[in-house]
Amino acid sequence: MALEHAILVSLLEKPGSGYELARRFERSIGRFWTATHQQIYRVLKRMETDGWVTAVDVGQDGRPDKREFTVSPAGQDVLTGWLHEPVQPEAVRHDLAVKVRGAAFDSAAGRAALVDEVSRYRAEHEDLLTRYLAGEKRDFPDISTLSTGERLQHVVLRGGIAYERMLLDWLDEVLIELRKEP
Amino acid sequence: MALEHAILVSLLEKPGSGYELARRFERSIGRFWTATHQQIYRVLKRMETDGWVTAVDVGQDGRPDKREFTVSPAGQDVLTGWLHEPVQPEAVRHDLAVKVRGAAFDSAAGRAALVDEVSRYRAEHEDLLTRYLAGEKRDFPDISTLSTGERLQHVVLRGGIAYERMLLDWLDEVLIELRKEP
DNA sequence: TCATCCTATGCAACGAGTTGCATAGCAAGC
DNA sequence: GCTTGCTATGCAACTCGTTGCATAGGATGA
Repeated sequence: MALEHAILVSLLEKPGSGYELARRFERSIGRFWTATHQQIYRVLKRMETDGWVTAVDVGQDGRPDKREFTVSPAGQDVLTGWLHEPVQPEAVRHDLAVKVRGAAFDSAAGRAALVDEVSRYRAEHEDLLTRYLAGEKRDFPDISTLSTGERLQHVVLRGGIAYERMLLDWLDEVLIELRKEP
Repeated sequence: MALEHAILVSLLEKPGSGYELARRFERSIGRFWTATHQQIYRVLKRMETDGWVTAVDVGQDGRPDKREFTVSPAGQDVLTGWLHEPVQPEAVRHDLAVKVRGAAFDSAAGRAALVDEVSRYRAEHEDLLTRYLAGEKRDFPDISTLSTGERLQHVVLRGGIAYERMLLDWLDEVLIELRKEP
């Protein structure tokens, strides 16, 4: 388990509230680690009692107050300890691949419906790729002037881009197969 | 949730026991849906009481008896119903990407250790790719003579192969970044 | 013969993830 | 004035996933 660690990394990059973290998980971090706001609030509470993070109340005008979290030295130690542990094999839950194999046991009409659904899914990921590329242009306009942290964030984004490109190519293959008459 | 559906697909492709299913999840299906034997036995039990699958005891010589499961018509209906639902966005839990961004907050020695760990991880996935390619050669030697089901299984395997190739290329980029002096 | 490994099934406990709901302040538009 | 929507935090209940353990027959080899 490592939602804690993903939160520590995110807070080290920039301190923030539970709500802000949830936003970051929706956007950039969610590429490689998903979490809902409930999970995040629950884990943050535990991390605070364990002394991994500290919170300060921040008043905002035009908005409700928030509790901004910062990583403590103890939290830093926890993170570096985890960094030195072996990398866990990634957990995969890929709905679509199951459905593609399942399509063999569906009617011709059902397979046609799946073609539509895969096309929709493909369009979604084409959008996502466009957004990643726009984000890359916006956040990393000049690669030669990046700090270490920025270079590492950039290479992770490049991973997301490579994944989406691979996925789109594969979905094209899938569509070809699904459209073939049995 | 859809472990049920992955099991239905696997049993439709070939009836089998809980143990055999666990083996398949370790090997081919685990590429896109992971499950342990405990999960599988628990879900199989529920599926049996719900009438989605039926079991027969099969005596084997030289081995303990097993309970072989087959998909019932009701189970077929459940599967096709699910096939026509929208594809869920895939859940990602990618440890390594978190660590790469976390490396910005580690010492130079810690980053060096991460380089070793990423190299080990890369070697594992190189092995995996080799096994996928061997499996492709073994199971799909002649693409022109495949049935619908086999063609769909093949395109899913091609997805696994494409993923591993993408991953290896990305890991090379990651190693280059991690090796740069800060 | 004894230890070890593989097939085969399963329970129990705990931790993680999901879903639905609740509250509350403020902003914007009808 | 009212609804809608966004920021911000949180509880409760439930399901799913993980880990450790237990049992039991047969195969293999030291």
